[in-house]
This record gives sequence, C-alpha cells and structure tokens, in this order.
Amino acid sequence: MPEMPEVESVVALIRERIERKTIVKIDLIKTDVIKYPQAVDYVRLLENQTIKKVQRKGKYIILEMDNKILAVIHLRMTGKLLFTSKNQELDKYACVVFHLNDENKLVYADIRRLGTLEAVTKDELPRIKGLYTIGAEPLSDEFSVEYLTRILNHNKGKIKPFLLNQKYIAGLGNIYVDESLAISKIHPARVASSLTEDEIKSLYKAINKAIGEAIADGGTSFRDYRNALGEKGSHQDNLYVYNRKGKPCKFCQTAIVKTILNGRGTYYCPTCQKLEHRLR
DNA sequence: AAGGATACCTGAATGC
DNA sequence: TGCATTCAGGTATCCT
Repeated sequence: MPEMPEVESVVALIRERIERKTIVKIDLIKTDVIKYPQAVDYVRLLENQTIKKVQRKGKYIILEMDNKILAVIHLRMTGKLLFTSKNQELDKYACVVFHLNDENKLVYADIRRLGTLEAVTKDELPRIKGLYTIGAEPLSDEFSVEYLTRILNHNKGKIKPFLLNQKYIAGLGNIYVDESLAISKIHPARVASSLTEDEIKSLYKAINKAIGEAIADGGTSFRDYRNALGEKGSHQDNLYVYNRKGKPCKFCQTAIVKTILNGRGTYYCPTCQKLEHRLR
C-alpha cells in the first residue's frame, strides 16, 4: 500500500506527537505481525521505554527508544500507523496498541496483516535485510544523476522492476514507478542499461517530481491508505497514469493503457512511452 | 546469478 | 442474490 510519500506523511504526523513520550503498556490483539523477537519479548523490550526519535528510511518507520532498541515497522500493503487520542475509538483492524504516558495511543492496524513489526539492537540490524541493503532516497543528496547512471549501468533487466527494487532506490512502489516513467516518457519494459544520458537525466528529475508532488499532496488514497490521523491524501487526483486506464494522457490525450508487467499492474501512455527507440 | 512465479493475508470489485 | 474469481500502494523465498 504505502510508498515513500505515504510513509513520510505518516511519520511527519506521528513524530511531533510521540517523540519524548513513554510507552507505558502494549496490548497485543493480533500477534502474527510481530516478526522478531517473539511477541512477549517484543513487549518486554519496548514497554516502559521512551521514544527518543522517529525516523523513516524508504518505506520503513524506525522508532528509536531510550534503551537503544529500534522498533522497526513496515506497512507493506494495508498497514496503518494511527495516532489515536484518548477518547477516540480503536481501528477495527488494530493489531498492536502502544499506550503512551499522555493517555493517547499509537496503534498498528492492518487488514491483511502483511506488515511487519520488529525490535532490534543496532547489532541486529542486518537481520532486517530490506532495511540493511536499502539504496539512495529520492530527494536526497545521495540520489544524483551520477548515482542513477552508475546503478543502471550493465543492468539487463527491465526498467520498471529495476525501479521497484529497494536496494537501488528506496521508497518507490508500483504507483510512483509508473508515474516517474510516465513523466519521463520511458516505456516500463525498456532495458535499464539502454537508457540514454538524456533519458537518465529526465528519469532522475521525474522521480523527484513524482515523489515531491505526492508528499506535498499528503500521499495517494485511492483505496486503503490513511495518514496517522486517519485522513486521506489527495494525490489520487493528480496522478498522470496510475489507475487512469482509458482516461486521456495529460500530455497528449491518448487513452492510458493498463498491462501486466512482471506480475504487477502497469499503466502507461502508448504514445508518449514508446518501447522502440525513437527514430528520426 | 538474475528474474520470474509463489506465498503471505483479507476485503472489495467484478463476472456469471 | 449468490457464489467464484480477480485484484490490491510489498517483499521474502523458492524455483529454474
């Protein structure tokens, strides 16, 4: 479900509300979302600890506790991290409830329960492989045209699966990959290493634009996504191609097409995004 | 070794 | 209406 812009919106809202607060009690409703350590130990590690710092890396949310434990949360498809105030009702799909010393709650809720909660020391960080091997973030200094050029080099795979791979670029998912490729007018099945210098520059800008605009809109909510206060984002109204099958391309009016690429629904403009290199 | 299917889950939408 | 099928903002793991 949530990609970097959605996770960023969640983190921005919870940060100011839970940093310096203490977790006085944890209620377990559905324990299967806790992947490490076992649920009882997870609770033991985090109860009576103060939340020192809230961070985000790619799609991961990291709560750094006073005892140096890192509570790492990944929302996967339908996970939500909700700041629930004193008199507010619990989410129907609440799995884990963190009671705070100000009587408010941080609630992990997840319809499909594909999301993951882990508590690790710094030394144990490598066991969360997806976090340990994560690539550069869009909109960061590390993410540059040179970086993108370097990772694309020699990659014989298609550009869309490449962009979905978190070890190259952190935070892109199915929506923003399609958006980035649409903005830069690159076909999703193009071979990654075949992009020209100009196309790489264009893709670099497009990724930052797609992510930046989505963050500004508070994320995309065409289905389940809600921010930490249970509110929808608005970027679903500003998408170029995603979920716009049959609607006119915003650049050339051609009807947007939907196909399946490597098992993922894929939207693109068949006029703007040609597979064959333009001949002139 | 890379890269494609499959597994993990539930609910909503669609098809017959 | 009812029942079956398909699909979903993700990723680890298995297979070839």
